[in-house]
Parts: sequence; structure tokens; C-alpha cells
Amino acid sequence: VPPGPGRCNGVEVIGAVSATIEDVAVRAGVSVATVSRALRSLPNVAPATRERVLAAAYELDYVADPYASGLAKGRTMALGLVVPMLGSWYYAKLFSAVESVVADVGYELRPFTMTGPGGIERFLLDLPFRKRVDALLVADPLEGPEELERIADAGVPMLTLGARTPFAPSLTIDNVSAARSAVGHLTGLGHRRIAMLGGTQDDPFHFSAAVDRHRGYADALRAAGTAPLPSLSVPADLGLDGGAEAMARVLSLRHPPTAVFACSDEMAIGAMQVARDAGFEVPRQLSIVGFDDHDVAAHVGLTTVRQDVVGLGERAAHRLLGLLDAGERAHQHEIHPTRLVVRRSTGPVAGGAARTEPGPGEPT
Amino acid sequence: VPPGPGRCNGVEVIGAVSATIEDVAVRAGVSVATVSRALRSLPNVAPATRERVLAAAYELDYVADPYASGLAKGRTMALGLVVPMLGSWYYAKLFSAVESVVADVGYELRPFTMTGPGGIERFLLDLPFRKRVDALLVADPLEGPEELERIADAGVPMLTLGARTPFAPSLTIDNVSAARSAVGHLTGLGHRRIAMLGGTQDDPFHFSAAVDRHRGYADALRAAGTAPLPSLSVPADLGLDGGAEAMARVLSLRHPPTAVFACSDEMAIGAMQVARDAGFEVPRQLSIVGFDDHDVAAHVGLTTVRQDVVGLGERAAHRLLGLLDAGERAHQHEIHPTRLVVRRSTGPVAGGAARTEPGPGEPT
DNA sequence: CTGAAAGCGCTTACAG
DNA sequence: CTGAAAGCGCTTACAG
Repeated sequence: VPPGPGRCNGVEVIGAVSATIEDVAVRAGVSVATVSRALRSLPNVAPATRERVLAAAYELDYVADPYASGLAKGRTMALGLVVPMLGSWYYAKLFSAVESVVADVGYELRPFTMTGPGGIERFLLDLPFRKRVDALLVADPLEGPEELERIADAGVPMLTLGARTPFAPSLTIDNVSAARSAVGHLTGLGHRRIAMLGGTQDDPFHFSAAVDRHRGYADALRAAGTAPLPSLSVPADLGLDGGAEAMARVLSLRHPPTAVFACSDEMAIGAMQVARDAGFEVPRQLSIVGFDDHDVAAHVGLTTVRQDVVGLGERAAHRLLGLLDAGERAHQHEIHPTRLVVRRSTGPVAGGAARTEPGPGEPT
Repeated sequence: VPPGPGRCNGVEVIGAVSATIEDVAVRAGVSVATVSRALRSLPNVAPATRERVLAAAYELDYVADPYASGLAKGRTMALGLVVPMLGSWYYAKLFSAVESVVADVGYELRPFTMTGPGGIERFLLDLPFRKRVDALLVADPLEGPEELERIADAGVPMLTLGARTPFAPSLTIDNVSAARSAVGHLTGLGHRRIAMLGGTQDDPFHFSAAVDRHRGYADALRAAGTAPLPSLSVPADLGLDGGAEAMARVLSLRHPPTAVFACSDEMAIGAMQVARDAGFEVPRQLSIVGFDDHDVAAHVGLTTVRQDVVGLGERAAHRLLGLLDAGERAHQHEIHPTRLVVRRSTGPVAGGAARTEPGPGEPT
């Protein structure tokens, strides 16, 4: 057969079907069972044999078919991460933190977002993770007890991150006290008209962290002798544009706030832009507090609540892997600390007298 | 056997192993072959039979094991999206656009990022997509010809997005002319000291779009009678923090620029924050142009180059699916249009006389 | 330490 | 229109 017009780089003809375990076995002069053991570093393989197998596998550029091995093992060797979206800093960072841990032990991480076709309803209807992952990390998105129960009932081991539920073990931060400390910082600076940007009631994701943060927000206001006003609680999504929209809304009020507490740093950044474009000086006329401690927060001097996303993600990954081997008899609920980081985006209310001002790094 | 302490909601006992095609076949009183056909809407199934199979599958909550079916079909039913990171607006948006198209025809989309353990080197070494996807969409990240060639040589059908290469079909925008038009807008406003924020030389990702945009940037400067200065070209990553850092750097120069062209809107936002914190008024003292037309760009009045991410992603998805069935004999290279959107972040250079100012929506 | 063989849960010619 | 059977590429008792 004359060579076709395709490229041939001397190593392998393009289009050649890739090697199977059988090919490796033949080349190494052993059985496929031995190849399987050698390549996975299982015991009971003679060193010399292992060498030959590794060499053959290398020469053939062999990589095991994950579908075949998954089917045989009865494990997918994949974990799922359920998030509202991937585009926000928080979830993207979470994804890589979790992935870096699970990849080390041979697992891949598959994202399931609610931004796709059909959104959350479709997700709950299809439960698209079934038979695709060995365990599931559910981050924030679904809070109605029914939703989480439906997911849990699918029978896949799971851990929730950001929301505590009776249906699964969880890993959370104390959103109530984190928000209380952020807003307390503002009331301490004399602010009373404080808006909260970030979904509460109408949030399609029932983002429970937002509910808790709203409680902390309300607590802090009441502790300062003020009642929270519904008009100052603006639901919005957690990205830059969510913050921009929400800020535009509160600025259009007859009495705009003197300070805002945003549910994410990205929201805070978007909000800050809009506020400045509308002629507000930060922090002289408007104080802004964010949430997360995004990489950019330090650069722009944003006061914020720091949560250790990477630490949370890594911890979640380890616990998830733990669920695989051992399971849990009682659901464990872990709470991780946060702390307020005070920077330049907050200051005393204009014309008002500051009362107490917590220093930077105040633990919450 | 007495019931264990586990929950039992009347539908299915927790921990029960999930149904297989065999279970469905038994319950419907047909063979597994018939179940397979009925469930996939293949021809040659009697309507009544199909009904019974669907009912049985529904009652058993059956879902086919993708590993088993993938193995049998010789297709993974998955596509891969290779991106530098998922956290940026652009790539996240791209992911959902592509996903929404491929999900409709039963494909899942798997992300491969360079942010994980080992980064780009590991990716090129392992080629982790092998035997995991049927085709690959490579967005921007790898530009050295060797890198892309190595990926292409893995034998997986692929399409590149954002960079044209000899090794695969591609889908790009005209970055040179897009940048030329953005920077031309600035020179038209009288600016001559114009910085470019966004990787060129040292970029670990060899982000070729940045190289092209730099060419357009240099072209526009030269057309205005000015030479591009190395000190005003600052490599940086495309996120908020990349923009913030790069801006901090150019502002620390002895002669800061009067305008900046940022390689992404997120960079532009981060940069704008830093500039304002440093006391620069936008656009009176500093004009800023972004790239992408991020959702938030309109909110903050950012002048930018609009590229239709969703349209690009959907088009790429369709072409990728096309590669699966038909293949391509010659690599096709498509170029999609962009256009400059002028908003409030750009204005005449301070003390300088504007010469020509293109209107909003000027096609590039 | 090694191999033959069964089995994972599907799909797909092939025969009827 | 339907079913029996081979086969996809692995892993894992089991026997030696």
C-alpha cells in the first residue's frame, strides 16, 4: 500500500488506531492481566517484568481507556462539582483547588453548571451526574430542601459546600457572623443607610449563603439601632454585572445609601465602577464592603470578608475522597473561619461621627 | 431481613444498586437489544413495544451507563474544551455557549484548563484528553507551533479558536485590525502615549491573539506618527488582577500614558480601579479601551472591542460536531467580525486637540 | 509471580 | 420487528 497523503512524522501514522492493553501485552510478551497490574503498580509483578511492560507501554504511547477500566472497576474515577456558574472568580478558583487535590489520586473533576440549557430545572430533572461520577460536591446553588433531597436521593455520595442540610455532610463558613462583622464595621463608622447587594428572596438559586448574610446584615443594623429596609436589599447575581446592576438600582433611590455591603468582591467592583461613574467618591461619599477577598481586592483597596477558597476547596476534596472509601455514618458539618480585611473602600459616614472602628484582620 | 436504619422514601431504598439495561429488559419482557433500540429511538421497534420499554425504564429510573455505551460504541460522547482558565468571563461564557450546542445532541463538554497541577507542561506531557473525548476545541492557550502540533498529533479531531495554525482548522477574529481600530480611536482623540496591557513576549501561554493585537496597536501608533515603546507594553494575564497589576506598573513610570488599551474588559476594569485609586480621572486624565464587550462594559461605560463570544462558541461547536461525522480534507479557516463600541471611558487627550473620532459601532 | 477466563453494561451486525 | 451472541478494553478473583 503506497503511503497516503497524510502526515507521517516517523513515530506514528496519523489516524492509526491507538494501542490497547492487548498490544502492550503482546509487545512485552506477557498477559494483559500482568500489564494491568504492572501499569497500576499493583503488587505481585516481578521487577524485570514491570520494566518490560513499562517500556512496551511507553513505546506504544499506551494510555488505558478510562471507559473500559471504569466499567470493569465499577467506578467512574470522576467526581462532580455542582456550581451555579463557572465564570465567577470564586467558583473557578474552587474548581481548580478541588481538581488539584483529586487529580493527584487519579480522579478527574467534572463541572455541572446551572447556566447551561434548561438551567436548574433541567439539572434536577435529569440528574445528569448519575453514572458519571463517584461522588458529588454541591456548592451553594440549590437550597430548597426538596432540591437537595432530590440530589441526595440519587444515591451518589455527596458533600455540600456553603450550605448545611440534613441530607448530606457539609462544609460551610459562618455567613451570619461574617456579614454581621462586615456590616458592623460600617455601622461602627457611623453608617446607618446601608444597602446589601446580593440575592435573598427571589434568587433562583436560593443561595442560602445570601439568606444567612442577610441575617447578619440585619443583625448588625439592629444592633446599631436601625431597621433593615427592604428597598435596600437588592437581589442580584454574584458577578461584576450583577453588582453593577444592583448598584444602579440603589443609586436611583430617592435616598441612596451611604454604604453598601456586596455579597462578592466581583459585585463590589462592578458596583464601585457604577457608583464612581455616577459621581460618588469612594469612600468619602460611599463606603463599600465586599466578600471573598478576590485577588484583585488588595489591588483596588477593597474592604472585604476574606474566605479561604483554596483551603475550603482542598478540604472539601479530601472529605469527598474520604466519603468514597469509608462513607460516613453521621453527617459531619464543618465550619471554617473567615475574617474581615479593612482597606481603603470604607470610611466614616460623611458628616457623621464614627463610633468604633475594628482594625484590619479582625476575626469573625 | 428487617429494614436497616437507612431512609426509605417508598420509591427506592438508598444504596440500592441502580438499574441496568437487563433489568429494564426483564420488566418490559423484551431483549436488551430491543431496549437499547427503543430507548435511543432507533427504527424497527413496534410502537407498542417501545411504549412498554419506556414505561419500564421510567419505573426503574433507568439511565444508560455512559462508560458501557461509550465502550461499545467506540465513542466517548464527550468533547473537550482546552482553555487557559475557566475563571475569566470570556472562557466561562465560551464554555456555556459550546456546551449548550453540544448537549442538544447528547455530548458532554469537558474542560481542560492550564491552571491545574503542572499547568501547561503537564498538559502537553500527558495529553489528558486522549481516550476521553471525540474531538477537541483548543481556545487560545497554546501557540508555539510545537505545542499545537503535539496536540494535533494525538490524533483527536480538533479545531482551534482564536489562533490559526497549519495543524488544524480554525475560527478566529481579526485581532490585528480589531486592535488597530481600538488604538486608532485613541490616536484619533489625540493620544500618543498609549500603553497596551496584556501579554506579548513573556506570556507563558504564547497567547497569539495578544501578539496580533500588539501588531495592531503598533500599526495604529505608527500611523499616527509615533513609535511603540517597550516600556508601555505590559504583559499580564487577562483577569481583573492582571489588569490591576499591569496598570499599577505603567502608572509608576516616569511618564505615565494618557491612554491604555487593555486586552480584555476584565483587565480594563481592574486597571480603571487602580487608576482611579491613584487619582486619575477617567476619561479626563486617562482614556481606557477594553476588549470583549463583557456584560459589565455597558454598565460602566467602557469603550471596547465587541466580539461575539456566544456566536463564536456556537459556531465552533457546530464545526466541531461536523468534524466528527465528516472530517475535513483541507483545514478551513474562518474569520469572524468584531466592532468597536465607543462609550464614556475614552475622551480627548488632556490639552491635546482631537483629530478624528470614529462613531460608536464602527465596524473593524 | 503469572495467566486464563469471567464479567462490567452496553451496542451492533446477523439471522430469523 | 425481535433476539442471541459477539465484542468494546479493561479488572479481578481464581488457579497454578
